[in-house]
Amino acid sequence: MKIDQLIYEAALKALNELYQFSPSKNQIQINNTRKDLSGDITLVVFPFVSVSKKSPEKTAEELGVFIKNEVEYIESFNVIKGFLNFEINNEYWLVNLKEAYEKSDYGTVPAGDNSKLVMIEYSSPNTNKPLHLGHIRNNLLGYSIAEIAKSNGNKVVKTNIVNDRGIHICKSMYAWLMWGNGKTPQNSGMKGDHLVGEFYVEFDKHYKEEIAKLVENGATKEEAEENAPSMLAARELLLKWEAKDAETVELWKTMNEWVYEGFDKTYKMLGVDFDKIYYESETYLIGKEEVLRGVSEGIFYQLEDNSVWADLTEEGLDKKLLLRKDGTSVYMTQDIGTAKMRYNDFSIDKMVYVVGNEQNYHFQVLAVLLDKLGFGWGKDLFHFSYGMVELPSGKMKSREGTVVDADDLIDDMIQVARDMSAELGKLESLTEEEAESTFRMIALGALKYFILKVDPRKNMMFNPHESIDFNGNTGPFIQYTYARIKSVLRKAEENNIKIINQLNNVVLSEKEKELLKNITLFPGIVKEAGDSYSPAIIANYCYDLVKEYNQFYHDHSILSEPDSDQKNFRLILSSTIAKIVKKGMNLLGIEMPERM
RNA sequence: GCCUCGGUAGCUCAGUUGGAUAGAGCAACUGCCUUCUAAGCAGUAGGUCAUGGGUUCGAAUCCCGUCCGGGGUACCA
Repeated sequence: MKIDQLIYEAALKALNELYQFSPSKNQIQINNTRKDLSGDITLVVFPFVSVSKKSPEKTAEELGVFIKNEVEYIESFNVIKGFLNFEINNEYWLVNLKEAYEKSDYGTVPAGDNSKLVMIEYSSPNTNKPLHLGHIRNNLLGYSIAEIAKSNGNKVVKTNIVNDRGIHICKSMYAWLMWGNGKTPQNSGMKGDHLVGEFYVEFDKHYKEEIAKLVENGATKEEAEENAPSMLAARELLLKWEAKDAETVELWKTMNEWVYEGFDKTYKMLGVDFDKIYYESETYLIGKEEVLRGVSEGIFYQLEDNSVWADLTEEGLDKKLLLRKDGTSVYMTQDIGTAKMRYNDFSIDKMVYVVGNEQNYHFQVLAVLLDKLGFGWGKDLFHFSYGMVELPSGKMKSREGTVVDADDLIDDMIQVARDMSAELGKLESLTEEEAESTFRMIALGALKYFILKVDPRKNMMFNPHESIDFNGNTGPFIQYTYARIKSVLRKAEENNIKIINQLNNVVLSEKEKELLKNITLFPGIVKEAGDSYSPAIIANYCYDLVKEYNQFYHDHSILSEPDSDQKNFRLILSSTIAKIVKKGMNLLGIEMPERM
């Protein structure tokens, strides 16, 4: 059992017997002791002075004597003001180290028959342009919380809803028809998503020119936007598509295929994947049916112009449009359809949507609407909301071309890893193939760690130059320390030094005890699958652990120590730290190179 | 206007259910390659935790006000 739990129970008993007091759970505060004071675990006694009717020091003293008697792992205690500091004996930390060293699934809970099924939606791209930095944050967060949910004993289905229909793709289609000259990924060598994105930009260029011309001839801005020839043509394509016009559907399919091929490459490079992909073109009609059912059951209402609305003023929200006056569906309608389809396909216990925080209101409304429509799971949906990625130059706006393209960014990072490595003379003993694979791991480690280490809820600043830094609190620093530990273990093996799975006569330094303590604090298990902090907590934990290890062991040569229990202990400690760090980083989707 | 999220070192970020003297990295400066791999280590300097009140033994953390910023706010997704 964990030491804080043991102390908690002893404290409960002590308060009961000494002061006839039964505290509530959060009245007993057990923390780690400040690093510069002696002791390991601290019980805060201020909340009990009113029941002990004694000074904080005296109360702490009495509780200390009692609790020390109860818990065998307590070596001693000291009192500073109202803080009761316990020193835990070495045996406890070593028992924990042994467990962490031996157990292959240390820090995780395997899924079993009673596991909950968690569906996690992430990525959810539009098919009219390539992925950019904002999508990268989404994909990394989605993949990471899926991994964390898995390691917490859940069954996980990763899903992606592809926004494959609508006016945006029609714009690219129209531009390709007009100015494409038959250009394809095959004949141009371009990645499919980039090619389609190019025509989306092309459309916008012509559209803006047409608006300018119309305004010059006396139209208002609104009229011009409505009546520009390009826009009219795109709308017509959308109508044709909805009417299942063969030629239009064929073009739509072809261009979407180009995009999917491109996306697949990017997903693969990022190391993310999906168990089930939904397409909006297959779900929006279901949503429409559900909304119309709502109208007939009196849950929603229809105006004279035929538009359909939900009145959510009782829930403290506004009125929400569900179908336009021309009967076409909106974003919300589609999400209702997608939700229904998913729950038909899987017995989902918990639904998590990884979507940006600009849609907080959308998901608040979606939860209420699903509930009103009689879906029991509606109000329990979890919106994993994350902040925007900002650039030093300002906001990313795809139409203004101020986006950081995902593929370009990854390529750049790999090139920097390559250059750095050559400069430092690293990886020269590896084959070219092995080295390339390592560069990829380092580059993606840097990118992923940079994004995941910050609290997902906050907007983050992405400075391309700083992100490529491999020093300090970065992925490569953690990978580097890992690789060094691996190197020690390899050398130990080469020199025929066997690690004995026993820990006797070990003398612990303060630093080593600190490391042991941290091993027991691995945060890989969280209470909620959708815990919005967890990737960042794990990232910062790995950094702290590795930094402490580096600081201590930099000046201590393990291998040149004489064979002894102490050497054996240090090898076990190093090996365990490597194992835990690897596990933590893998939960972030970061691979760990054996050498670098 | 209303709703909502945020403001911590020059910059990027940590900071556990309220706990003891607020922590890292980057940038700047100073040392260290005979060490397990210098993608490293050690050190110096850098703070009115936006601001004013409140709650209490104790507040960066909880409550209220103000200022600044992001996002949303009925026919974009």
